[in-house]
Amino acid sequence: MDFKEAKNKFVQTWGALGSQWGINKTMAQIHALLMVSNEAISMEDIMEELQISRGNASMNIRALMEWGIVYKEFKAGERKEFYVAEKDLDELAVKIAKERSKREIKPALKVLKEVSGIEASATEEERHFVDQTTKLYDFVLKADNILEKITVIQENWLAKLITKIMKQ
Amino acid sequence: MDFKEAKNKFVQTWGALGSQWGINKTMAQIHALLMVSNEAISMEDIMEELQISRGNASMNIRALMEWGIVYKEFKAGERKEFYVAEKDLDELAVKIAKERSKREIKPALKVLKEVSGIEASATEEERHFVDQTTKLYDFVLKADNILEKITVIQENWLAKLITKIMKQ
DNA sequence: ATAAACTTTCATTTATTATTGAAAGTTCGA
DNA sequence: TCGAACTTTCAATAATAAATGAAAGTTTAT
Repeated sequence: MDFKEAKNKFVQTWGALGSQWGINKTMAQIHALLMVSNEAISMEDIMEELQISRGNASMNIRALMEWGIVYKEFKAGERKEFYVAEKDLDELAVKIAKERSKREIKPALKVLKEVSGIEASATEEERHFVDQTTKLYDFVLKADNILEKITVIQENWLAKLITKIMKQ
Repeated sequence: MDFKEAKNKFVQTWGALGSQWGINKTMAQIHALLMVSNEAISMEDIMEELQISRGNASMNIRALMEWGIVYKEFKAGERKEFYVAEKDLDELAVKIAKERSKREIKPALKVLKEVSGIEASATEEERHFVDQTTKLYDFVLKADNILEKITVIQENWLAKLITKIMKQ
């Protein structure tokens, strides 16, 4: 496998993985492309490399910037904009975790709090509902907290210690 | 909000959340329904409650069973099959984490290993590619290990200690 | 062995989501 | 302040994914 093949395989795989996780394919592919590029790339080049339209490129680059994992860059003497990806993987993980927490988990927690808080304990069925959604609320809250600390967990010395202990 | 409304809201929300995470809506809804039900439910009832077709119900229940988070149950004197969800949330998290690891992360790791292992260091571009995909491989591997231990992290005493320390 | 009760399959249809591309918008240099 | 160079928007279209439902398959009781 030569460089070109490898790069293409990586971009395709990252795109497929993205869709399985609810991120659109093109967005994941653009991100992949920028991740492995050693220099900023123009929209024109992204379109060319991924064979996508201008509109598609524009919208997905914007989405990546909203996630805070792709930045604009300007080159002296060039009018057009260039883009680079956040390359620090810890930083990337933090940003993705934060964004997903904000967009999906927080709203879900809100609903869980609402529905678990209803006044309903007449029947066994109702009691079970309240009990189970309450447990779910606690669980998701805990999971969300861990998500927020994901990088800390990965990086810090204490985590390494735990990993060691857990491997025993 | 009464019980019926609350239940409906929960099922809808869980379904929407599912699609954002790459799980089909109906599958997530069936799971939600079973999660908050205090007794096993027949396919007929699932179809009725969610207003879905027999085929849809059948396929999604099967998928949930393949994930190991829904089980068949038989009732004495009844011919039809009833279904219950895994209600222990820790167990649920472990099963989901394992399944996603197996289906998505492991294949991704395989590709990352492949593409980062190419013989390509002629140009700066190539060196950067190999470097970045190698880092990504290490990172995803670490994340996958953590995913495997997600419940341990949530439950055990050491994690509680860390949480405490990290909150400072 | 048969038929009723139930589940699964899968070709077709429907719904959802992503993509295109042309027009409108913006920015900047002369 | 014009127009070239570039980006964004969004209605229309295409691609993808999910749902339907009828027929085929399976199981069980008699």
